[in-house]
Amino acid sequence: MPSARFPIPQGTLDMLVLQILSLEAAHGYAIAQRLQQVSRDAVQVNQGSLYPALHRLEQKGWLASEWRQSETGREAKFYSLTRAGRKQLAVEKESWDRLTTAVRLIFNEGG
Amino acid sequence: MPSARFPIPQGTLDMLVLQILSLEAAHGYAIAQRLQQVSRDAVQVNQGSLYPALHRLEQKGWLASEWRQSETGREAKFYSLTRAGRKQLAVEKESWDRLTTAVRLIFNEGG
DNA sequence: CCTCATATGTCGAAGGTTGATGTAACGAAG
DNA sequence: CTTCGTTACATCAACCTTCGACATATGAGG
Repeated sequence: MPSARFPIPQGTLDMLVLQILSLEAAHGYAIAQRLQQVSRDAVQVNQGSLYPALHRLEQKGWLASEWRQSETGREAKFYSLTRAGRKQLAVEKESWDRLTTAVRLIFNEGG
Repeated sequence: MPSARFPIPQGTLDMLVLQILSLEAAHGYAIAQRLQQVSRDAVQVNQGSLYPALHRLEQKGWLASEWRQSETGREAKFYSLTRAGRKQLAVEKESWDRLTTAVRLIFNEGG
């Protein structure tokens, strides 16, 4: 069983979406599926979080969108990383690395 | 050059506070110092985040508090982990591990 | 005397996540 | 042909946390 889903800490979703889209353009629904699949159900994205996040990221210029046909033949809004988005992904990944390193230090201190 | 301080994702502070207190009781000011020192300035806790967090954790029964003299001779409120707090720390650490594992998977997928 | 470090606390603003709800089209099953 | 599950987008109020500023008070040292 997918064990308990834990809430995604604020801000983390943006980074994950950018990462997913760094491989190839995708529409919202597919992004959610991939996050869930790749993370083995550890990450489960609410639609109420995902779509606002996509709009947010697009408004900041990190994503571009375009209506195209999805694999199933229906219209879907495909998002792709802009150059600025690629830069932002690097920034957020570095922050993430710093945070996880810091947390590791705190947990290792004092055995 | 403590590099840029990044915001602590929601919920992470609680876990870090519990971890710090799992080693020994401490007052708020000392907790903030330790987080900063051990993380090498990567984690910097605002007072406006820390004190509400301590109250929150105490109200949930994960911390107990007691006024004692600090190392400097002044009165300070010392917090210690309760048994429930120890359990909660384990829960939050497991969530954290699952999250970081998931993020790693997402970043490693597709090179 | 004044300033810095210690030590606790509150407050409004800002921001993101949650869970519910709504829309709509398609395919398959009954 | 009707119903159900899946695809696919979107919005909303409630909730919670973090942030940054501000307030208060004591003690040590210049």
